[in-house]
Amino acid sequence: MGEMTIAEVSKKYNVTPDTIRYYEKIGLLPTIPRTKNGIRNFDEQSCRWLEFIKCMRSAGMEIEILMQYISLYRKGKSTVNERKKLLEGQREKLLEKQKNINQTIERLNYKIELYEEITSGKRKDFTEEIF
Amino acid sequence: MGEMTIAEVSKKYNVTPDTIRYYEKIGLLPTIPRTKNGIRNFDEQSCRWLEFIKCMRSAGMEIEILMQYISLYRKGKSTVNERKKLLEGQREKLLEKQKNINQTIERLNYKIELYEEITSGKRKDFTEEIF
DNA sequence: TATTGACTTAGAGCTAACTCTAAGTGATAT
DNA sequence: ATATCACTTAGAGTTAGCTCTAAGTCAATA
Repeated sequence: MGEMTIAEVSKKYNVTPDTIRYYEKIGLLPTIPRTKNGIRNFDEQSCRWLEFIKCMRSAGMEIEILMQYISLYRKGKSTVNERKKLLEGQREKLLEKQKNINQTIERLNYKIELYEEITSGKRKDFTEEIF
Repeated sequence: MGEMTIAEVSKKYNVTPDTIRYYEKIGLLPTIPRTKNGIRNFDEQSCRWLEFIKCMRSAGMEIEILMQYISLYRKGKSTVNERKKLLEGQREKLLEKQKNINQTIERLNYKIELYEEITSGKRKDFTEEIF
């Protein structure tokens, strides 16, 4: 194991080959090993990075930020503290996002409940004030 | 009350005038009342819509979907059930998003904790496997 | 040997959601 | 009266993050 083509990695992590190549091109992935014919030959490390990026992206973290993080990682151990600060900043952002989503879900719950009462006939005072 | 200029509404809901005009242009807001000079004169209802849209957008709900919802609303009471279904579908999407964000926050917590242990000297086995 | 099919590249094109520009109007302050 | 200032419009421009196209290489199969 630890030798995969772009198609296999694409399938495994559900990220299109185009997106993977795009990530590599902009420096979001460390240099991926190649076969003698120049074909990408993903190792363990490359896969782990991709999986990490996928997870962060799924929460909406910006590519720009991930690039900064990888840039720090490339500079080695001296950047550990900066990396930690970067992640803390991003965690703050996600907590904010989490709050917004939770609020919006609550609001949807309320509205759906209202509509439920209307359609079930439980609530008769329906006016178009309710939207 | 119930008579506000675009500048006041913009300030109150923290949405730029440009964005508000854009929303109106694409039909995302009901027709906003105007003064005799053609200047927008926001009433209660317009404000409530804007606030609703802002809340939904803050959770990432697509404008296209919000337009569908408003289109149903405009058709009147007969669309109540469709509106409910639309909102239920969107709630599903938000629950998925919520899951992703929660997972990512957990992962960040773990990584930040790890970095904390490294910088505090508690953890000596630091290798660049940890990224 | 010819074709198939997965891979390669550079670079153009796309979508969502704004954001800005330029030119104009009309009420108010000096 | 003149200048200022918030408002108006249509439409162009921007940004992030892909996504697609065209042209080409190479190994394996019919």
